[in-house]
Amino acid sequence: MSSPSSPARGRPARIDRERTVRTALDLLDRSGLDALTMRRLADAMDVQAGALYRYFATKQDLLAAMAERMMDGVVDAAAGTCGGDWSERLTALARAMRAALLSRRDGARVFAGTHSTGANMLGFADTVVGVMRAAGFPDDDAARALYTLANFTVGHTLEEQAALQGENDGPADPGLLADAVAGGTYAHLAAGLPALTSTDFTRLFEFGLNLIVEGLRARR
Amino acid sequence: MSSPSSPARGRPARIDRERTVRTALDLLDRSGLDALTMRRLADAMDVQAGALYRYFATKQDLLAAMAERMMDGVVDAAAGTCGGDWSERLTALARAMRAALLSRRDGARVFAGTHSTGANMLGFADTVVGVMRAAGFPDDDAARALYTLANFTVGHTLEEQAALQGENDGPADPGLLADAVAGGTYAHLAAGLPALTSTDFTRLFEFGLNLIVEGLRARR
DNA sequence: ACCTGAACACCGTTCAAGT
DNA sequence: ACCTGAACACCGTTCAAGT
Repeated sequence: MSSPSSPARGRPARIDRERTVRTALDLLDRSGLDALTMRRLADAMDVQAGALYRYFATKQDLLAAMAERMMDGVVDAAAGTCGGDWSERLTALARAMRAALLSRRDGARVFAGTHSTGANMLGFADTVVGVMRAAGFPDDDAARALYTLANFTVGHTLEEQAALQGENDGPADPGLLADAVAGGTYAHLAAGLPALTSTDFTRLFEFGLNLIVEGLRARR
Repeated sequence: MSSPSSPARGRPARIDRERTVRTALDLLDRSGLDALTMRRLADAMDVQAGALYRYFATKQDLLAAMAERMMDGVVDAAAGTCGGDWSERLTALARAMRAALLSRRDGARVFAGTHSTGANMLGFADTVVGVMRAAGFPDDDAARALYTLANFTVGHTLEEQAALQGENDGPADPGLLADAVAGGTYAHLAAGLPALTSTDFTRLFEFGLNLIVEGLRARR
């Protein structure tokens, strides 16, 4: 079918999409997204940068394949925790997605910057919409709930991973916010400062996720 | 106070933060984030790229200033639509934030990639938390609701602007999804296809926003 | 068929030196 | 004090040529 593969004619390939994506995800975990360049990835595979373009049309294409692979096993992980009603299953799916993004350095940034239509992504979407439909929601609401859940999860995890990295670069975040708040106005921020600067991101995620699920319950 | 400003000694400055941010936002609207380079921005200001580093420590610093400026007027715009109870005011604030991000090309990407603690950002946060506290929510919930609202809005608008751009690059999105769905599995996606591929992003945003607000109402 | 080598057209950032 | 000029250390991507 495709150019690189099929009846082994000519030289055997030294790299392929599968191994390249694996190596790229390893490099991502070690060095972060900003350090993930086509040249460094090629280096890690003992190949020249240009060789990668026989398997990925662009760097974006590679990043999409990485995002697709990050979603591997998300539906199964959520199914393991299921057994409950629609709201518990939806909650489990969103938690599994956040966990998948968190499991790799800059996972949310990779995911947010790409738009894969691979089997893992479609399988996740199909499962979420399926749970909603089985619960009796109209098809339109099921589709829109998928986007709400996914967009919230990506938005939250983007923030969470940015905060985690900012921590390692020196604790600028709590200090900056506290200083700005201390300096006069922003009475409400001052009151909410403990929760505002909390690093319990799981609790923050659960709060938002619960709002969305309860919003759905009210609509049902 | 700071190095570039104060008693006009030596050469008068040909550029400053204010004009640089304005020019950068213009360039963003014309060419998009990927084309916004320090060199091109310097060109647009008839200056060498290195000169920008007297006003912004890094490109990230410039992007944060751009994000902060994008939030200018958001609280006022929401106040104009206010007059209602806490849920209407929260809704107006979230809508105003989405509108601000949508008003510039790649606005959500600029915003998501930065973490400003400027007056516009803090003012927005303070207003949201203030609305929640005035409605009788505990301080913790008020702070967490701010993050839920902001993270959902950023996540949604990121998706929305990516879809709008994908449209201009050729309508790949509906075709790809439809093809994948047509090919066998994914029965639930097939059922939800109309809503899944809809380009009515305002309706999609309102759906998610309503879920969050109703979730808050249920918790109150 | 698969990969190398080398190039093209760029980047962000720094800093001595000019004015 | 403010900016230029030039460099440093890179980028993503392309493509003729080798094997």
